[in-house]
Amino acid sequence: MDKELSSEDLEKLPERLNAKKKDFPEWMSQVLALAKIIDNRYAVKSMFVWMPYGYDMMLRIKKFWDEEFKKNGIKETYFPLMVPVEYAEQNESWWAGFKDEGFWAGTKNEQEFIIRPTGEPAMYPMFKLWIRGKSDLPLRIYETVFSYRYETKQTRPLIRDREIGPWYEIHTCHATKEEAEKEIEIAKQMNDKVWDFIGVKPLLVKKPKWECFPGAEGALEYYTLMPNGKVLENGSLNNLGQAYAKKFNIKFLDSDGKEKYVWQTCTGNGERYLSAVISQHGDDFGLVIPPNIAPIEVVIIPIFRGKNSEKILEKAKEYERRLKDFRVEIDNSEKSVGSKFYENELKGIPIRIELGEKEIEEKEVTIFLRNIRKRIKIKEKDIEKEIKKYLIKIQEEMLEKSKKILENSIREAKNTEELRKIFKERKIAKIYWCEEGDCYDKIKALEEGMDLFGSDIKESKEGDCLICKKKTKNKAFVANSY
RNA sequence: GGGGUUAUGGUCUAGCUUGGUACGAUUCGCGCUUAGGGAGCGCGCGACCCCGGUUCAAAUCCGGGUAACCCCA
Repeated sequence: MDKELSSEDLEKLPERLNAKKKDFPEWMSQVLALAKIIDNRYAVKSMFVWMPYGYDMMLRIKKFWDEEFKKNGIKETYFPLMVPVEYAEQNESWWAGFKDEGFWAGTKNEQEFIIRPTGEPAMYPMFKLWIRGKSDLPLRIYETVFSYRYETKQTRPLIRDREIGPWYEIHTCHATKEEAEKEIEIAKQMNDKVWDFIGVKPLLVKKPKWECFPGAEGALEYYTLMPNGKVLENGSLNNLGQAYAKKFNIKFLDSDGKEKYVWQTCTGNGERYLSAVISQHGDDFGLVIPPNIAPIEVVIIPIFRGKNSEKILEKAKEYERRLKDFRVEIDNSEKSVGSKFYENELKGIPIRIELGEKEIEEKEVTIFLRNIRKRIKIKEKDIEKEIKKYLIKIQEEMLEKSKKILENSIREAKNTEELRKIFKERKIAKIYWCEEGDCYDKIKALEEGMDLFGSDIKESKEGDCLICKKKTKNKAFVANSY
């Protein structure tokens, strides 16, 4: 993490990054530092500095979800960072889980607030004030914030942090259960769009009941596959039912004259989107950034020779003007050409234009496509059209690649032997599971680290539970999880 | 929760056994030369985690602290 680009690093870079499959945490740590996504040297454990290059990508993802939520009528808000203990205590099971994992704040002599570990205890007491009658519903808002948890497990940048974010939380309140269910469907559609936008295909599963908030109706959770075969929770869609409404006393007067508790949903995700992009698409040469979120889509490298530098630089500027619809940068620094090549590959810039004497003479443009690491030549006169075409193509190819990664990772297991084998191959096993806790525990006990992390959201043909042989239409996914 | 390892310029390191203020590389800055896959030379900036002890003298030995990393539950 705390390394900069030295020549020794450069020599070993392909080797180090080659560790992507062998030692994914090390690869991730190297690439985050070398490509200047974050700087982890900040002296508070598991809190780091977002560097401009990394934060730019993160904000492009945020901008996309902002627009998506706005289109769907969900309004952006902001709630305070400090949460009074009296708010937090209103939901005792939530409080039991978070009071030890909270950071506390207050005056020098007295700690009186908890720093937001999640949004609920800040938001829901206000919901109680805002909601009186049916006309106040539905309430549909979100905030994009950082949250704070004193994680005791091993922390990893962008995967498990003590300062978590930026992430959004959408919280909604509805008059009926059906409306809340529809809201989950909307949330799912919005999330799927974000995933497409960033070029990653996640796996959406239904969580076992006992892993949802106590009293909730249910939860869906996205998971993404990491190169070491572990799955990472990556965005949850919680149908809270009336569980929280009862704790926070959020009621409305219905048209039948009766007071009723509201039906709530909450969904959220954030920086883990970026960790999925980086880990799935990166390779031995560094990052591969999908054009949609790339801070620079096209880099132009002028290759000078002798006295012709002015002519070439002028041509580079001409290309920059012609490509003004894209995020273009000329790298005119005094580094050697090869060094620039390696650097912009490390940074994952989707397209590089190599511009030298040859290209000018031949009226051709040499472009290098980062995702497949191939050079091709295009006609200079078609440069705008061609660059646009290839950026779209790269974006599509990356999503396609991610879909294949997921497809190739899921294997059916009919018995515990097959399940063990798939687990050891670091793939995701798909099994019949009766949805009972006993069988769940037995499956998790089969191998160290084995986790049944959720069920297929679609029903399957009837089959036998892997453990108890009871008939079921439910299929579950099993893998090592973060 | 239990155990282990480490702490030296921005980064990576040598020195510690045997006490004498720190080797080297790289980054960064300046200059010149270079330029189609990690360029070269010269000059320059820059460090012993913190507190205490032993000693004429501590990066080095001793005690305590702090932090990070790794392994196991």
